[in-house]
Amino acid sequence: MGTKTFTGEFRYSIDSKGRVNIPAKFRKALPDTSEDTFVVTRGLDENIVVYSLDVWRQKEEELLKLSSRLREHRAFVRQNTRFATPLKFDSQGRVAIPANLLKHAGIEKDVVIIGMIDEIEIWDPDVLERYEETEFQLDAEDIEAIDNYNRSS
Amino acid sequence: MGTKTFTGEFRYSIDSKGRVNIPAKFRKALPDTSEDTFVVTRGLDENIVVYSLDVWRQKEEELLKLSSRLREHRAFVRQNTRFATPLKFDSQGRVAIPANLLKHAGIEKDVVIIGMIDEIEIWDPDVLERYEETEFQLDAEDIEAIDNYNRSS
DNA sequence: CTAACTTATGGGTAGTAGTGGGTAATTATC
DNA sequence: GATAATTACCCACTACTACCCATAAGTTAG
Repeated sequence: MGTKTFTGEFRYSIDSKGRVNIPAKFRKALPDTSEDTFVVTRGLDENIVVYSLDVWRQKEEELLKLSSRLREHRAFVRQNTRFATPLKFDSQGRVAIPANLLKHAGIEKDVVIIGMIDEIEIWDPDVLERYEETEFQLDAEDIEAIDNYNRSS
Repeated sequence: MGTKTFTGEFRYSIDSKGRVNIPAKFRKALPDTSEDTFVVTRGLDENIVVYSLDVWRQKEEELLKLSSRLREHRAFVRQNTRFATPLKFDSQGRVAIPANLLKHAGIEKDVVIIGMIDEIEIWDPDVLERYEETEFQLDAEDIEAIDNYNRSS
């Protein structure tokens, strides 16, 4: 069957009860082991990042390997787990995103949902547009660096 | 027997339901592992680019190697997946191309489909003609540069 | 030359996706 | 412990998409 990865862009809006639809395509790409559950958290950009429960479990394992005795490690773990919330979608495929995450992403009503292969991003349309004009611009040098990074792994 | 590459040019039009025919020749060139599926996305020019599912999967693997902690890497992944949509052709060999891609390529009704060896381009006839008159012109210097590029790999 | 097949195109219809809202259950507040 | 607020679960409507069947034109084979 189709791909098990997240691709493409979708536009929805949050309803009066604070629910957002997850694209049917993304729901179908969820493995059974994720039990209809996504984990949402703060993105490093001004957005919300969503993982399948499976991918999140992997991330947890990585974090467990760190030392709780090192201050930097504790800070890193804290940063990554603090805002992480597992959300099961309802029978219509919607989730209720915590208010603090919406605020962090500057989301009021409309959202743009972007598939990023193994994770998903949720943006406010205006914020996204602003980023497009600035942060997203990659010059030839950036592309080359990415190329090299890939080759060396 | 036939090659497994995409070559040649075809002209079709989009029907009232937004469907475009994929040339039978291209469908036959799809390996079984692609499961009757093409992946369409934005081209760097004002056009639509189409990959076989197999080629797209390779691209996804490259993208997965990148680090989600680096801003440039995220931007690169976003750029590449945002508009990518897998499309399975129906029993008549047609696909429904997302509206945002049609808009990006300036396509309203008629299309020109061009085989590019391992990928396919879809153009609006008028846009293509405009490009031919300007962007596509190669002088002797360009050809020489291409020659050298090839020799060095 | 005709028949069988393939290709391109048109359209009907059932099921699904997205959206809205009602109500019961759970949690929080006083 | 009673009441308010929030969340979870359910049902309903509309538009659209996926899937199916049909036809005409073009191609190949006998």
